[in-house]
Parts: sequence; C-alpha cells; structure tokens
Amino acid sequence: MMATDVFAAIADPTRRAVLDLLAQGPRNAGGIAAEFPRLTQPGVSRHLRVLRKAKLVEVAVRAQQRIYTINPDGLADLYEWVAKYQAMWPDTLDSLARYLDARAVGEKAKRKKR
Amino acid sequence: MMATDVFAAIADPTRRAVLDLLAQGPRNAGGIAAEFPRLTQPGVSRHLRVLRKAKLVEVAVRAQQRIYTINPDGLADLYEWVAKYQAMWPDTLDSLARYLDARAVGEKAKRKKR
DNA sequence: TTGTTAAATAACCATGATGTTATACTATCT
DNA sequence: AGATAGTATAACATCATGGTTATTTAACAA
Repeated sequence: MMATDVFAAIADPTRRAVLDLLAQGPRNAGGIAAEFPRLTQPGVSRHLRVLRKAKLVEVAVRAQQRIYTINPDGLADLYEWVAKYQAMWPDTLDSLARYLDARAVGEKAKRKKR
Repeated sequence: MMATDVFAAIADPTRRAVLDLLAQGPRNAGGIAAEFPRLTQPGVSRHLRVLRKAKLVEVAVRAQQRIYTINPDGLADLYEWVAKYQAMWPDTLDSLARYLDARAVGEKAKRKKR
C-alpha cells in the first residue's frame, strides 16, 4: 500500500534532487549534504527524514555514518499511481466532445422553440 | 518540458481526488465542488486553479460553466519523471552491497596494521 | 577517558499554502 | 433592464513547511 506522504515528499525540489543523486548510487548523509552547499547539514538531514518516512529511501548504519539508498518499492508505488491514469489518456479529447455534445442537446431542449 | 509545479499540485489530497474524478470524465466546476461537501465552492475553485497552472487539467467555457477535463500531456510528463528511475530499480540492493563492500576495504586500509 | 567525527534532533522564525467569508464578474433567463 | 446561475477573485486567519543555529547522541580514535 502506498504511503500517502510520498506525494508531499517529492513536492520539494531539494528532495527530488536527493533522489536524483541516489539514483546514481548510495551515499552517506554527509556526501549528500555536500552536494547542497546552499543548505546546512541539519537542513539536508531533515529532508532525508521526510524521504525516509515516505519510504522513498532506506538507511544502512555504518559506524557513525548513515548510508542512504533509493527504495525501489516506494517509487514503484508512485509509478503505479501515475500509471492508472495512463489507460484513459488517449480518449480524453473525445470524451470532452461527447460531454459537450450531450449537454448541448439538453440545453436546447430546455429552450423555447424558435 | 515539465511544469515544475506539477509536483506541488499533486501533493494535495483534494487535488488528487479531483484528478480521480476527472479521470471518469469531464465535469463542470460546480459538479466537481459538489463532490467535496466539506469544502466551499471558492475552496474547490482555488484547487482547480492550481491544477490549471500545473497543466494537469484544461477548461472549456460553456456559457457560465467551466468544464474541466484531465490534460493527458501533463500527466504524461509526470509519468516520464517517475519512469526514469525505473531503469535502476532492480539492482538497487546490489549496489548497496557493493558500496558497503568498497567502503569496508577503504576503512580497513586506513587503520594501523594489527 | 577525552576528544573528534557523523548525523540527528530541538527550538525558533519566516513564508507559503489552505480554508473561510464576502464580493465581483459574466452569461443567460424573464 | 433586472434577476439569477455559475464561477472566479479578494482579503484574511491559521497551520504547515523549510530554513537556520545550537545542542545531543553515538561511534571511533588517541
């Protein structure tokens, strides 16, 4: 089942950048923070916490270091969410046409005859 | 190119519910608002504005009504964003193993010999 | 031990988002 | 024209988020 806060997690550009980083391979927290010179270490750490809670990343403890990896499952869930819309993508325009058409008939029926 | 605020747009549960609604077919603003009895009309209207700006929905004007439809393109962009991670999903665990292994070697090298 | 490194948490502030009520806008009906 | 229906915008309150500095925790190293 999908963690509902996955959406909130990827809403932030910094966190998306972290995911991009981790897509290249695992990194420890410090290594991640180093890629964001405009943020402080605690700032990055908090972003990592959000990603953790959303199950988008996982942590392995190695001495004092925390090594982060992308969590495939979390992303797969997100993928499915988007995919469910894909099915009806092709015929959206058609359905609008039908909708407008149906309404048009209804409206005309309500008018006095000319 | 992807509107960066697509992520912010889908971060809100109400807006995701609106997308779910529109996935079933077009609706006018009032019809959408009616599905959210706990929100006021202006509240829903503002959510619709966010979805509009994110290009996730489109509007057709019909007399006083605004008829909303899902915008396939906006969702397709999102789909692609998620998909780019899909490639490396299978081997994430392996890469963590490799990372830990490599580090272990490095650390040992730094220690004084026993 | 004592000091140092790595990272997380606490406390706080500023800003932005969400929801509300009140109002404005625009097209249609009478 | 005046009233009404449908929807958007304005203005405002409240709460959540993202950032900061200071502090804490935990594991090594000397």
